[in-house]
Amino acid sequence: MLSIGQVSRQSGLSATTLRYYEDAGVLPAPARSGGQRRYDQQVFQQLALIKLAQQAGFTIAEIRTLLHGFPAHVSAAERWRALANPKRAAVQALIERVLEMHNTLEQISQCECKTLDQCVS
Amino acid sequence: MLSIGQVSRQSGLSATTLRYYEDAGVLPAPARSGGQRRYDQQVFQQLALIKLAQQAGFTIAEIRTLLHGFPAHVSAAERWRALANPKRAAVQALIERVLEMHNTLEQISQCECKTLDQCVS
DNA sequence: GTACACCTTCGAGTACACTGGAAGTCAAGA
DNA sequence: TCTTGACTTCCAGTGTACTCGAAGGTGTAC
Repeated sequence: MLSIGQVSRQSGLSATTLRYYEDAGVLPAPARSGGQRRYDQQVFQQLALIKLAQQAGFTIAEIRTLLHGFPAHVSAAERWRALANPKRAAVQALIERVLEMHNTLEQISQCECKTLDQCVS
Repeated sequence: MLSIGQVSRQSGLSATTLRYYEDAGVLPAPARSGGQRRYDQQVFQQLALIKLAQQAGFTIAEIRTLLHGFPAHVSAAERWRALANPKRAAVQALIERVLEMHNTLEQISQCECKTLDQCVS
């Protein structure tokens, strides 16, 4: 059984973050010994799942839905797809937004104006 | 001379936002008549500049620097480039991050796992 | 027994760009 | 005179994922 400090060192996440995940309902509350948290090895799998979902752009609230927002019989595959479909559109919009930033930035870098007012007129 | 409400309607920005821009130092404080703001047509140019900079990914604080953070003799072109160069790296990182989201999302959508634990092991 | 590392909870703070509400001012029209 | 609408300032709140500090409890080695 691991203390929060040991999990923190092995996972690279701060102890505060682990407590936050628990509060936020994305990391199950572990056993306690004398008031202190005791984790088993499974915690690393749970953290890996959180990380994967975050990499895909899901918020903590969405990860909570993924874990607890479906009837028990719904499979992981179905859960993922239910959340991934709307998220795909959001990410697509984000991609366009970021590419626009990139283009605007290039355009701006080629500015030869003396004063800022001239740039927009 | 235009009231804040008129500028709001013509620009599509809320009056609150215009006051916020003024507080934040990116929109010059206009003349006053009986305590109320009176803008001239130039305000639309100034707002267009703010919008352009925001499109490029600059924060309000960076726009303030763009406007007031350089000695007066520094040209617009030099100002843009001074800010654009570091921002380009940030936007590049953002692009990579968003593309990673896209890829992870695709990967996740093809998951066939029954339980979430299986997805990461 | 005492020193020390490690743990606990709770509440507040961070960055960002607004947004909303309360309470008051002001001028024009019925 | 009264109402209406637009304006003013100031302060607090929004969402997101943490992060920090204070004050106190726990556990083990010496």
